[in-house]
Amino acid sequence: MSPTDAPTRARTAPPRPEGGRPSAARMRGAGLNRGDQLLFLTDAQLRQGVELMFFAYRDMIADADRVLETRGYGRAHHRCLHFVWRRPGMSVSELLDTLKVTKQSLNRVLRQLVEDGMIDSKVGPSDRRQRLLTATPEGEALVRSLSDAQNARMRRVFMEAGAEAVQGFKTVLADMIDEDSRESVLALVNDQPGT
Amino acid sequence: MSPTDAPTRARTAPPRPEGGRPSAARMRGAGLNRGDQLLFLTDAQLRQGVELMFFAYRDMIADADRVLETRGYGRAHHRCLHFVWRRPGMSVSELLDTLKVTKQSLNRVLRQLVEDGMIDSKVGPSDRRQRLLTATPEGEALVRSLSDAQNARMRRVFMEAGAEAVQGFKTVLADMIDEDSRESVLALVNDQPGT
DNA sequence: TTGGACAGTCAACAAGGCTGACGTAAAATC
DNA sequence: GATTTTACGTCAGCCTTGTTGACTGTCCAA
Repeated sequence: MSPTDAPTRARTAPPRPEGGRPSAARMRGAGLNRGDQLLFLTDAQLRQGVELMFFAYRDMIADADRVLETRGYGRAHHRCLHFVWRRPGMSVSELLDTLKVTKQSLNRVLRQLVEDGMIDSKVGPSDRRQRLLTATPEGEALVRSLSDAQNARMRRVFMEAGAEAVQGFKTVLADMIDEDSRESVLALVNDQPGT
Repeated sequence: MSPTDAPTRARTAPPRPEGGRPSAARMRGAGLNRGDQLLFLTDAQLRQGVELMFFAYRDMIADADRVLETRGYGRAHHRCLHFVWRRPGMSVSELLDTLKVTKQSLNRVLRQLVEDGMIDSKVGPSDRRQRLLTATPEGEALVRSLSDAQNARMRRVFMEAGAEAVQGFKTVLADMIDEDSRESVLALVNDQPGT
C-alpha cells in the first residue's frame, strides 16, 4: 500500500439522500426506465447487499475457524487444503491462480501442510519444475470435518430459505465474481469431485 | 489457537460420494421426505454455496481495496469508518460489538482515523466515560468513494440477476447470520441513514 | 549452448488480528 | 462516602498471513 492521492473535495458536496431511487442517469445508463420496478437498485439496497455479505461471511467463516483452532491451523491452511482436495494433482501455480495470493505467502502454509502429512507434493512427471499437490487421507479427513462444520449452517439456511431463494443467492454470487476468472471459477465450483 | 483434538479416524472411512442426494437420515431430520424436491440440499450444493461465498467476497472486497490503497489504509480502517458513518455518535463499545474484534485491535486503526481527521471522537454528554464517534466530512467523503467502488459491482450484479434473485440472495445471507446477533444486525442493515 | 521464462523456495518485513496487564475516570452500588 | 464496576486508552508481545526481493532449479527456443 502506498499513501497519497488526489484530495477529496467532497467536504462541500451536498448531502446525498442514500435511500432514494436510483438516479435517472443511472437508469438510463442501464437502458431501463420504469422506475418503480427498479427499487431494488437504490443505493440503500446496494449498501445492504454489501453489508449482508460482510456479516454473513464473517459468521460463516467462524464455523470452520472453530475446527481449525483445534488443529493449530488458520484460514489460509483451510483454503489451501480445500482446493487441493477439490482438484487432486493440481500444481502450485494453479492453486495460486485460484487463491489469488502470492506464491511466497502460499508457500509457508503449504509447506506446513506437507510437513504435517495433510498434502502430498510430488514432482510433475512431464514438467519437473512443477509440484503436483494431492490431499492425503489425513488431509481429506480434515477437509471433511471442516466442511461438515460449514455445511451444517448452509444446510439450515438453504432449508429455511427454500430452493428459489437459493437459486437467486447463487445467481447473484456467480455474477459477483470478476468476469475474467468467472468461467474457470464456475467450472471449478460446479465440478463434481471424483471421490 | 491451541493444537490437539480428537484424532479423526476418517482415514478408514469409506469414500462418500459428495454429489449424491441428501441422506435419508438428514431428510427425516429435516422433517421432509420428498427427495426430488430437495436436490438443492445435497452436499455438493452446500459446498457450492460455501465456495461461491469465498470467490464473490474475495472479488467484492478487492474493489474497496484499490481505493484504500491510494490512502494508505487497510480493510480494518474501512470497516471501522463505514460503521461509524452508518451510526453517527456510536460509542466505542458499540463499534466493538458490531465488528467483533478486540478493543486493542480496534484502537490502533481508530486512533489513526481520528488523528487523520476522518473520525471525530468526543466525550459522551450523559456518560463521560464514553467516546462518541462520528465521521467528519473528510471521513464521509472517503466512505463515499469506497462505497461507490463497491456499489458499482453490486449494481451491475443486481441488474443482471434481477429483483427476484436479489431477494433470494438477501434472504439467504440474512439467514446465514448468527441467530444471536441477527436481529440487531438486520436492524442496522435495514436502517436508512439520516444523511 | 546459452539466455530467457517459468516453477518453486528462502528471507525479511508489515498489517492486523490476539492476549495480558495496567491506568484513569466516571458511574453505580453498597 | 467508600467500594466496585464499567468504559476506554495504552503498552508490550505474540501469531497469522499478507507483501517484496533475491535465489535455485528446470525447460525451451534462438
